[in-house]
Amino acid sequence: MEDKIFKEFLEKKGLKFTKERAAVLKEVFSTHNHFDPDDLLIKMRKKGIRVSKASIYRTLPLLLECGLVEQVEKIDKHAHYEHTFGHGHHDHLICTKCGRIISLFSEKLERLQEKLCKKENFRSISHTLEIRGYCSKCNAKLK
Amino acid sequence: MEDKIFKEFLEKKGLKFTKERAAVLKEVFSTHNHFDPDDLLIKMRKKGIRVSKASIYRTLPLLLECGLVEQVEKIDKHAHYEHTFGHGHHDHLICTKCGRIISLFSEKLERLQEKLCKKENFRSISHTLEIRGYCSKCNAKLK
DNA sequence: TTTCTATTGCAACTGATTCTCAATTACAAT
DNA sequence: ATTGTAATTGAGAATCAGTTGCAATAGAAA
Ligand SMILES: [Mn+2]
Ligand SMILES: [Mn+2]
Ligand SMILES: [Zn+2]
Ligand SMILES: [Zn+2]
Repeated sequence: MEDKIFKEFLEKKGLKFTKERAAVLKEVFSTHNHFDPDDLLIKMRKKGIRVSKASIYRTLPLLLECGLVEQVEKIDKHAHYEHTFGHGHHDHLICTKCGRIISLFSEKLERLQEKLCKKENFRSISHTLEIRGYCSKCNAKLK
Repeated sequence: MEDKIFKEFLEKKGLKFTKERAAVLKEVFSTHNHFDPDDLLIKMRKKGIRVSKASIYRTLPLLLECGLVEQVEKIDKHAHYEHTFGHGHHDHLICTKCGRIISLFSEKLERLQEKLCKKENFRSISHTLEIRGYCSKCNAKLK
């Protein structure tokens, strides 16, 4: 469970599993969609959960660090995230027309990337692949 | 020549090839390294070229639009660019230790990505692949 | 020349993120 | 239960990249 993972991560760093951090975590895992810090704040406020903007901005890097959350879509001017626990790594197809985001995972692609890194003596830790273009619906409309 | 490309692009849009735009273009093509808008400004100031921050920020999107420049390294909080004319498309290996950036191009990788898009009925226009990790030198030091 | 539109620099502005700081809390040790 | 210590919090100020409004300027076309 993500609570346990986060809790243990915090303990290991001498940090506390406070109710604010718990609340942010819960909210982050309440949807499978991508989100940004402001989304989070607004949704929490709506639910009557009292948490400050600062706490959200302070909690997200912790969630990143312990691997429960990843940063995605560096297209916009602000950061977007998605929780990753319970999902494997995946890449994204981003429709620049309607904003739809399609997840993509290919073992073959991952292996090929790894092979190319080896050739350069590069030890890869993580990667981001974002393919921009038109989704099937938008593409159909354009014709 | 990039001047010609930019000039024709501007004309087509009813815009002018002013000396400021020409100066930004020249500076962008004066190095093969990645840069950010502030780099550009500082370098131009040093050379005594008078141009405003606003003009740089106004010119870069035009260079993007006509394909002479691409945005890279979506890691940092501010945008980074590289000129692409005279180079083909390529991806990046980024050493998170020393900051070294290694260009990578693989026909096979590109084809595979394309194939995966087809499977989703996605018409890809562009993509960014950034692999983060340790370069050979930094990796050696870690042992 | 007159008119028109695009362009410029500057400074003010914006919006996202980070920081500062005083007040609060958790919790381990008395 | 009380205290000491360090972590945490919210509020707002500060920062920083990027954008915008505007008055002055420059050119091209008429
Ligand atoms: Mn991948
Ligand atoms: Mn995703
Ligand atoms: Zn679409
Ligand atoms: Zn390195």
